[in-house]
Amino acid sequence: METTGAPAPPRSELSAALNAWFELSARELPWRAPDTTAWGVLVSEFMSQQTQVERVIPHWLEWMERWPTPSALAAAEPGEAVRAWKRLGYPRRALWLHRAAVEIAERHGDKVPADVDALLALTGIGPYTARAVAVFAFGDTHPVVDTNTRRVIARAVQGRAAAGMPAARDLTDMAALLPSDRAAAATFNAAAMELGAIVCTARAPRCDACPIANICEWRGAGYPDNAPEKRPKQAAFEGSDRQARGKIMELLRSADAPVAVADAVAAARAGRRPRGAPDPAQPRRAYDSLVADGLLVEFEGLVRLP
DNA sequence: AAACCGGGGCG
DNA sequence: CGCCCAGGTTT
Repeated sequence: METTGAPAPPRSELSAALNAWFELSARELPWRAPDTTAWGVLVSEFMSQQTQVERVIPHWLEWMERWPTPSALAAAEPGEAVRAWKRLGYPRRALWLHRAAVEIAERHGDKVPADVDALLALTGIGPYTARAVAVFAFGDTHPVVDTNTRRVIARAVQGRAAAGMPAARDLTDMAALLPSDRAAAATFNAAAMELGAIVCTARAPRCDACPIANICEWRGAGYPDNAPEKRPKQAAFEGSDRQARGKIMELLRSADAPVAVADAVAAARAGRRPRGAPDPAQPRRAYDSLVADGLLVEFEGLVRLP
């Protein structure tokens, strides 16, 4: 790590300031309540993958009332999980969460495993979610690094405008910042995420409200390299296969009986206004991909949720 | 490493 | 309208 100018403040100063701020300013998310189960934490992490937390809250409350344990969800049809997912997006997550519930019920005695490797073996759980559950549900002391934390580390520690270092580097930097105390480590992981979500935001950081502005390397250096991180430009949603898939899923979620395959394929065309010439193969392609994903089950010319 | 996977909110 | 979001899986 290159260090120029005055020596950086001790790590403990950063974590102490962030944790103190978190205790005062953290959002009161329902899964942060003291009585939340490990299952509740896991569900919140699944729902929060690429979806803003505020939009997750009502879905989480409904989900936990209906399926308070992994075995409760495992006993339901997968399609019911997809239906309850509503418009959260990425419906594969609903399917994967159901599969994870089955795996927990069958292999782990209906108890969410605390071990990172066991968590990684569950469907739909990757490096981030495994660490998040281990830390927030079981008080483990691993670094939890999501997109918010990466940005906070990039700015406060690395003096960069945006995350751009390899993810392993951010993990190492976060590990070096973690307090040794178990509870403080979990709080710090949550605090770094929280800061990135509501203060140290990507678009317009609110440095006037930041508890570590005085020790932020990026601010101290005069906000250099203030350019967005290079990321592959996501294709337009309007007219995309993703939108076509969404239309089909919307039809199937609202249907209380199987629908004709032809109607499902036709749904992909509804309400679409592509800029150029429409792709005549898109509706069928979207439908087939949903079947391949296991989100649709076809039988006798009809189709239904799994 | 890159592509793919929804949908909504915000500047 | 462009960018971003408590990522993960597949190729």
